[in-house]
Amino acid sequence: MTPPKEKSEKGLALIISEELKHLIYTGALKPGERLNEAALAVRMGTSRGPIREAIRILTGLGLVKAVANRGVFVREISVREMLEIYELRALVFGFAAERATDHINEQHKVRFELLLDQMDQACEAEDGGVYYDLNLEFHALVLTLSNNQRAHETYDDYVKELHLYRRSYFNSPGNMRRSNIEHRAIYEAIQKGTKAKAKSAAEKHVLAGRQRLLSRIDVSSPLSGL
Amino acid sequence: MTPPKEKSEKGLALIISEELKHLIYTGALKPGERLNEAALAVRMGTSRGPIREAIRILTGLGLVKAVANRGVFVREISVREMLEIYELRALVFGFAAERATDHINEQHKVRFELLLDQMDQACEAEDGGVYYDLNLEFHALVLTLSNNQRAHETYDDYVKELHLYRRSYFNSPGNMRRSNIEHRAIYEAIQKGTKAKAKSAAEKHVLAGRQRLLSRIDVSSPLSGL
DNA sequence: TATTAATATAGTGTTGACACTTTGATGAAA
DNA sequence: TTTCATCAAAGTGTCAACACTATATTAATA
Repeated sequence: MTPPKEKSEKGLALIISEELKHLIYTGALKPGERLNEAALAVRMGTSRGPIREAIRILTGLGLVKAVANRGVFVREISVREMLEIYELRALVFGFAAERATDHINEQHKVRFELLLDQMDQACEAEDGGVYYDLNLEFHALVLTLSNNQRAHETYDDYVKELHLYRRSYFNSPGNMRRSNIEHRAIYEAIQKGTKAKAKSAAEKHVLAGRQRLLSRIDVSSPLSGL
Repeated sequence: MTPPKEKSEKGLALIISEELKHLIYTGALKPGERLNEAALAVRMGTSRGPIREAIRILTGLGLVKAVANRGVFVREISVREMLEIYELRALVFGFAAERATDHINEQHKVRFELLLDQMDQACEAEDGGVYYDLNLEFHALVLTLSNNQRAHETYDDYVKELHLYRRSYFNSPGNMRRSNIEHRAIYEAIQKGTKAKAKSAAEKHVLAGRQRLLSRIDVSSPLSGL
């Protein structure tokens, strides 16, 4: 009856919800698509009960929208929401970069410099996949150095949520180069301990990323949902 | 089969989850306490199925922590988490105050000034309950003027989450007065359009609130969970 | 008495059945 | 042909029964 001390075994619903998350983030379940309980049940090898519970977890996470008697649908993000989230993401990243100046050490600097060099190489090779992963690591390192775990989680949530916007992770070689120049500016500021510069460079980096995404939308899409 | 256009009826699980939220935020269910499915089922007049689903929603929201085969427990927040959330709350409030300078109009100014006067009166009357509500409205107005809906939601979530920390909403008359002086500084900056000042005043206000809470803890509690 | 094993109990986990709602298909009337 | 009612199909909503696990209680043993 007492609250649990340490261990926390995962229940079936939790496990299934992670599966579903994966299906959504990888695009196997697309925004707007309905989740069929019975179909998922046979796929996961259980009955509908645990499936429904897993889906409710996703509802709480905001990944999915439930409509009574009609089912649950993978969340669709409007342009407005996308823009709002980018603003908050910029805010948190700026916060993290500023705080990172207080916690960076020599070991971290080595790691940063290695990452930046590897990203340059990925630019040369025009390998968007590798760049994407290294980029994630770079950002994660900054967030870790913020020493605010919650900020880190929030940032990751924003990134994931933005994936719901469209299936468009394409990075042109030009964008990758521009992006990594910004990374270097952020790192230099953190490394030197110039807080204000670190903060503004980090904010600008995210906002520039937003702009790169927006420029691709303006010409193609009819601005759905704004 | 198509995604829903407009209306979105609430399912039973959703309704129950709101009930449970209320029970938690009002303290009827205290942090660390276990949620008994059967008991809740009779209380809500349904079977355990919907109750379990409602609880899963709370799991997704992070309000509750599930342990396999043992049950779910109302989340307990550590001092560290509390401090981290306060930092983010300060960040978002600063952001909102800065943005508010772009969207405030005469009507809003009237509303602000009325709120500030009413809070002064509540200070005089030493009425913490009234001050608490007015204070909420003041903050909500700033967040609305940020014109970033997501930021508003995030801020509200932070406030609710901090309620999970301890049952201690007590505001001494001195604290209330200090707090409202800060409110005036924030409003003046927003009204004048001095963005940097609005931002820093708003951040400081939240951080000062954190300090007021901390000073009450240091002397009494054994810093549990840090 | 202290310790450990056996057992009872209270609770969570899972399932299949059935009720209800929505939606799409079929067919009759204008 | 179009419109509207009727009906079938598919899917979600709810429930009660049963299986399983953890905890508390009791009994047995040293």
